[in-house]
Amino acid sequence: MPRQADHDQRRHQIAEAVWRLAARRGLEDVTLRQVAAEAGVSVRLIQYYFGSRDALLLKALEILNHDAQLRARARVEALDDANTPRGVVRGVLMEMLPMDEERRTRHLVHVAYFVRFLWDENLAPIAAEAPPELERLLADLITWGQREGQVPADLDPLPEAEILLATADGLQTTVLLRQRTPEQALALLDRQLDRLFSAAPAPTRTPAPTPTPESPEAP
Amino acid sequence: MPRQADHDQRRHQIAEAVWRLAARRGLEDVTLRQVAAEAGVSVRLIQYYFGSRDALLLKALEILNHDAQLRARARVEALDDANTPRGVVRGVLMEMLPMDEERRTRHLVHVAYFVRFLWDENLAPIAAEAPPELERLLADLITWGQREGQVPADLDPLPEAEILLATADGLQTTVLLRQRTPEQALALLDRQLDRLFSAAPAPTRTPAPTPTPESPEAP
DNA sequence: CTCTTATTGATACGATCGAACCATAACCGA
DNA sequence: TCGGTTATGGTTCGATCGTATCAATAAGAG
Repeated sequence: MPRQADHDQRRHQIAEAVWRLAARRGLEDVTLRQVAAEAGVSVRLIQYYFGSRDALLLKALEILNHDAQLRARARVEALDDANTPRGVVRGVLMEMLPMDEERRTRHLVHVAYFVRFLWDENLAPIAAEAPPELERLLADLITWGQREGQVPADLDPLPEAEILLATADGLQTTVLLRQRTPEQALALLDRQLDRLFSAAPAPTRTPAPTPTPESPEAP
Repeated sequence: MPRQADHDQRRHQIAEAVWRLAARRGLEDVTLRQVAAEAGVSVRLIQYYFGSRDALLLKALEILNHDAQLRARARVEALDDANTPRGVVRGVLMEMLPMDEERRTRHLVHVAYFVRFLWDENLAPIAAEAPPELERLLADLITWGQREGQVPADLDPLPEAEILLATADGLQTTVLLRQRTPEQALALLDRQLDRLFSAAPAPTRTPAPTPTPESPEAP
């Protein structure tokens, strides 16, 4: 077999160019020529690796999500308080916020694809899979918090998880529009978490929920 | 002066075509020819009324927002419980949810424009004005609720308003993606409102905040 | 009736799009 | 060394884009 290039690396390089263009100007500017220029390759190479433009958009999104999942998992596991329910919940929600350029680009790409999710049947399943997974994950973490006595036992974990996720998603929008800093959004999320993890942080099982008033926090 | 047409009506007709196309397929499909076909007019007419495509996109969005504000105000004022703080807050938040085709289209248009808000300096101010206004409005309503003794007095109205708005916005996303019905989203919002309006609904001033545990609710 | 002008329609032009085709350089097993 | 597969670049083609130009229509004032 003749000279072999690292296909995955090549594909990744081109996919990154797609992300940058989509985040900067929207899908309208993700043309084969622009992607080629941004990635520093020829148009022909993009066709060689991805085929059509539709396939490129699809693959670039798949690579983005795959990448994001790996990085997110690593970040959550590297948290200082990865052994407390609240710490992990906070870490997961922080992945919804554009805390750095990587996450900002990722979310902008998702916004750029958004309308397409609704009519492109190849893209639809990709958009559909993530949220239910995250809801279940958060619900499990809240249940863990209840077992640890940090979350009031009478709360329903799944709806609470759904609300947390929606709140983080809504905060994300404002951060992307630069109407809030990531830190301000995180402070609001912490306030919401204060309400959820309102029971006494007992080291042993304390099934008696003792509601405490939340502490005010500067936005 | 020769025959006169209703300019505003004409502009509105064309703007509606822009909205439908943007909501259906994204800004990529908002071409002059497509808009002309969708509105049932000629390309020349669009140029006559709006000039360039950029001006069309800008004007169509302005008309959308102007329309939306009128309709939203009318809907909120027509509410059954427009005389209670909670009722008005709920009404305002419902405007964030795609409760009908009109609001669904409106929010989809906003999503389609989203990335453009970040680099088109003509569009940026339009996106920037609405959220702070809504936050102040909701904060005032919460303060009203505190005066009525329905909202715990120790809560900070502005951050609470910000969280409510973010939650509604996040729920909106899932409804647009048809991962939730508007009714399910509204049920989650009501759960959040239960937590905020947790004091006794006293007809007279009851400044003593008595925290009560929230009642579970089916999603 | 007619003339003027607001309003609408059809067409043309240069640019750019996605896609396809052809050519060639790089590489490795034989 | 050589043959053939793999990887890359350059160019062309028809379609469609936004925009500009050229006409035609319709209606009210005189």
